[in-house]
Parts: sequence; structure tokens; C-alpha cells
Amino acid sequence: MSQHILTAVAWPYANGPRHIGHVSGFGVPSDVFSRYQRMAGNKVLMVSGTDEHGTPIQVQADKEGLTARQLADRYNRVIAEDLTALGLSYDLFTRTTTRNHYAVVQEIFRGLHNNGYVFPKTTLGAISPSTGRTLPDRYIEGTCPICGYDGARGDQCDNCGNQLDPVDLINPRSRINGETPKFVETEHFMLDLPAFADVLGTYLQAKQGEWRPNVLKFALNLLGDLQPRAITRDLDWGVPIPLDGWRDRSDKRLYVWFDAVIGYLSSSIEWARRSGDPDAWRAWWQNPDARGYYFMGKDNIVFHAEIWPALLYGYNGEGAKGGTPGSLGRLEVPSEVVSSEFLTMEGKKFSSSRSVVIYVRDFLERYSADALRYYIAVAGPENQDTDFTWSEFVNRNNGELVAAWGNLVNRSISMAAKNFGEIPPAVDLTDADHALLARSRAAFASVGAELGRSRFKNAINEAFDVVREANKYLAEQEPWKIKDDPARQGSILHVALQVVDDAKTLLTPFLPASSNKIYEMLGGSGVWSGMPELSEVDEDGGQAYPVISGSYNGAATWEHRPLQEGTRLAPPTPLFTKLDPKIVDEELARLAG
RNA sequence: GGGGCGGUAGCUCAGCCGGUCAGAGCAUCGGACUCAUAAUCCGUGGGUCGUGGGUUCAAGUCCCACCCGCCCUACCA
Repeated sequence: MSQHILTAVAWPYANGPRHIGHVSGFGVPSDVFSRYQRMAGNKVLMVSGTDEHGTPIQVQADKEGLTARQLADRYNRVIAEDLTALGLSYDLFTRTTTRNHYAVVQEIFRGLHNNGYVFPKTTLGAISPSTGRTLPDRYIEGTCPICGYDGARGDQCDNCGNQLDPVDLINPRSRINGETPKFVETEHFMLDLPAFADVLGTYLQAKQGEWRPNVLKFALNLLGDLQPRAITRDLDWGVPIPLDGWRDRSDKRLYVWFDAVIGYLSSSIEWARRSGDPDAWRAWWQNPDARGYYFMGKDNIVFHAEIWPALLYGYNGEGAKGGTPGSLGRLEVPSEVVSSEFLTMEGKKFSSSRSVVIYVRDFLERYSADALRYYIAVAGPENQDTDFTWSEFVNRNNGELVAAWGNLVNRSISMAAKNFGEIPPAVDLTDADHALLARSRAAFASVGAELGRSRFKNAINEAFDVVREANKYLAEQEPWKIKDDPARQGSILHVALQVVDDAKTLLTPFLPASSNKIYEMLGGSGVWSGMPELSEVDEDGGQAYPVISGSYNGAATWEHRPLQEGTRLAPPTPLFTKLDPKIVDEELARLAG
């Protein structure tokens, strides 16, 4: 039976282009999951966008001599183009600088405020004297009062590891421009997290055995020490605070993490409006039978397993202080938080400044999207940090994608095209034929079960087991030797092609572009698995911006589909490109340079 | 400092509630085959499952301590 599934994908921060570590965390896993769910007959709404507010963007903009908005515009476009090129099937990929987003964020804030879950508090904060903006702890450095180390940051000393308060630093200075920060009293709104301790505890306990253990343990552990948390900043780049006396102040804004997580909701609402049914989003957000899956890197667990549920409970009036839902109505909390670990690059942390990085754009200029998707799916940081190396990439690409899978497709279609020019009939099937056919048909249940649990490595490995079995079958049956018995030769090739078709279906969530090609090679018409498209939109004549969307209800379904004998076959062209091992050194040289 | 995750064959990794769990893929070596992007198939070697204790009839699999790597620590998204 069909279920509503919200795929909520972490919002990439628009202070620069995204690298392959980023997309291995949130991008590829969420897309594999969504494509599978659509094929399984579920109604998927996959949303995300660029996260464009906050100090880091302002700082980067200052550095480049741009306004924050100009910088955000630039990288919003770069990121949207890159994610489209990767084939990520967003129903809507938008941004946080839309009027719609501002309105939804302010509505959530008002709801929390009305229910008593946010309150003002005067705190001591560091600001930059020259700009008047909040200077985050991370941007302050000085001498550690504990160990005397001079490069200590405001929040923590890298030398002795102690947590610090920037007020205690000796000779504090701004890492941005070297000036001495001013510590001033400033009023901010706080989110009353302790008021959600009970409801969050109940919520998380119920996820026992369902979520990945690392996510759940981490979240449960945080419950022990919930403190009120500031949700506003001294900054002009962000969503205005929607209260009298605050609304028009240019120096106070909602803090970026507060507005960013609300993007899941605002983008769903924007999607509904663009689809022509402004209430359509409610089927995912106000339906107890709907499921919400959130995909992100491990650094984001606290925002998705703790703070976002708290915001929703607060808006619903379901925290310790009670209350009533706001004008949007009661909203559902996440069903599952799927967190990835981190990808490293040739043994080191990704670092743009030290050029230990490979941007999605650069990668896709030289290699195919499916090659990257394959690597991330089979060797990515699903359960633990994993290392990307160019030699491993070449090995996987050449040995698995090209030699095992691509070659199976190529040899099967090539032989059938050459000898029959069409899909030959299957007659008098042997035990071996039946065994292989049964193997690939059984894989729909096993691979599907793994995909439904977000166990992507298991899933793709089981799909590849089918590929290996098919290669073995051909080696044993030796159809190329059977010249005098066309019926038997044709039957073998029919079986091989059928299993190629099944495997193509099993691999579609991982390798949509090449699966579409196989679909066409085997006579399919129309679109198999839809690809995302970038288009320009605006809001009531406002500034145009790019969004990713697409029609993804193609022919692809998660099931065995019998091939039609007599379908014309043309000699195939290779699906994947074999890579010269020389590129390992070339790429390493590029990193070094 | 506190919390979390990981440490299994040369490499990348599977191993849920303890009892065919010592595995897969790749790489190595030997062989077969030629339909296919010299791809494929068969066979082979190799690990005291980070270290030291403990619980148990039985422990990569549970408990404790320690070593190493990584992440988070809520003003980095």
C-alpha cells in the first residue's frame, strides 16, 4: 500500500561550492532512498535547498567584496547546478532567502513565542567594534587562560582541549580582522529546550531499535543536559524577528540554524504552491501515517534529532508548558534521522583552504555522475568514516562498474543483437536457467528490504551478487559455442537479457542515468527513471532564482518485468568509461598543486 | 574534560539478540575461455577478529581497563 514519504535532505551551506564529501553524506544516500521509494509505489516528497544566512556567509562576502546576498546568489546557483548534474531527484530544491521561507520561519517563531517556549534574555556577547555584528566564539582567538597557548579559539583551546569562555581569553582578537572584540550586553531570544526534555525523551525512547544506534545514543545523551539556547544573533543577514519592537531592527536576526531546519517545512509549502495545490504539503506533514526521513552528515545530528523535534513540539504546544498549534496546524516530527559519517580525502580531512578537496563540479567534468554515485554507495561513509582515494575509485570503477556490470550488459546485448537482431524467445528452460531467473527475482525483496532500512552498502552488494551470478551463468552456458542450436542459444541469451533487465531495475536507485540507457537498449519507451531539471522561477515578479524539480513518476517500478521477445536490438555502446590508471597520479598532482 | 563511533585477511569492508562467524569484493598466484570496454569464469594463498583481564559449557559477538584513529561538545550549517 502506498505511503507518503518525506525525504528531508540537509541544506548545503552556500558559502562555497560543495565537495564530494558533502554529497556523500546527504546527497547520494537521500536520492537512492527516494528513487527506491518511488519505484516501490510510495508518494515521495524530497525537498532541500541552500542555507544562505549566518556569519560565515557574511564573512566570506566581505572577503570577496560582495554583499551577503550576492555571495549567496552565486553559490546557490553553483550548488543547484552541481546537484542537478549528480542526478539528485529533488521535488524541490530551493533556498532560504525566499519570501515564502521568511514567512514560514516567522510563523514558527510566533507559534513558539505564543506558546511560551521562547523568551528574551540579556547576555554578554562579543561584537566586532567596526561592524557591530556578533563575533562568534570561533572567530575569536587569544591566549588560553589555562595553559597559556596563544592560538586558543574563543570556544576551545586547541592545545589543552579545555572549553573556554571568550571573555576569559587573554588578549582576545578577531580572527577576521585582528581587532579587539567588544564584550557588550545584548538581548537575545532563547529557546526553552529544558521544557522539551520529557517529550523528547519519550520520542527518542520509542526509536530504540529503529534508528541507527550512533544517532540514537548521541541524541539520548544530549537529553541529560538541555540548556536554553539562543536563537537570535546580532547580525543583519538573516530572517527578521517578527515581534513589535524587533521586526524593524536591522541588527537583530534569527540565528541561521533556527531558520535552516525550518526549510524542510517551508520548501514543502513552496513545492505545494508551485504544484498548484497549496495544501498538498499537509499529506506529508499532518498525516500520522506519513513517514519523514532526514538525511545528513553526523555533525548535524543535534539539529535534527533534538532541536528540530523541539521546535515542532513547541509549535504544536506539546512541550511542558502546553499550548496550541499555530495557524499551520499540528506538524509531525521526524520518523527517522539517517546520519552518515564523514568522508576523508586520501587520508586527510577535506579542507578547501589546504586544497585537500575535490569539488563536485570538478569531479563531474572528468567522470560520470553514475561513477561517483557508485563509489559513494559502495564505499561511502555509511556507518563509519571512510577514505576516498583515487586509486580505490579507479579500481572500483574499472573492476566493478565497467568490468562486472557494464560488460555483462554489453556482452549480453551484443551477442543477442549479432545473432538474432532482437530479443530471442525462451524455450525449454533448464534448471540452470530457472535458477538464475529465480535468483534475480528474489533480489527484489532482499535488496528492497535493505534500501528501506537505509542500508545502502548491503543493498548494492546484493544487487551486484546478481550481476556476478549472471556472468557466471554465461561462462557455464557458453552461448557463443552453440551455433547449431539457435533455439537453445536464443534461450540462454533471453535469460541473460532478462537478468540484465532485472539487475538494471535493482540498480536504478544507484545508477539512474545508465539504467535509463539500458531501458532504452532493451526496447523500453518513454522515461524509465526521471532526472532532475534546473529551472528559473520567481515569487510574484521578484528576483528570479534557480530551483531543482522534476517529474519522477517514470516507468520504473520495483519489480521483475518480463521482456518481450521479438523486441529489436541494436549493437550496444559501452555504458561506462574505463579509466586509465594514470589518472591517479594526475589527480594526486592536482591535489598537491 | 565530557559524550559518541570505529580498530576483523595486503586493500576496502560484512558479521543483528553470544554457539558452521572466521567471511565478501578487490589485489596476488595458477588454470580455463573468447561473446564482451584484454572484459569473464574456476582454483589458490593469507587473519591468535587493537591490547590485557573477566562472565559463560561457548565471545570479533557481553562486561571492565587500556592503546590508537575519527566525530561532537550546543556562538562552524
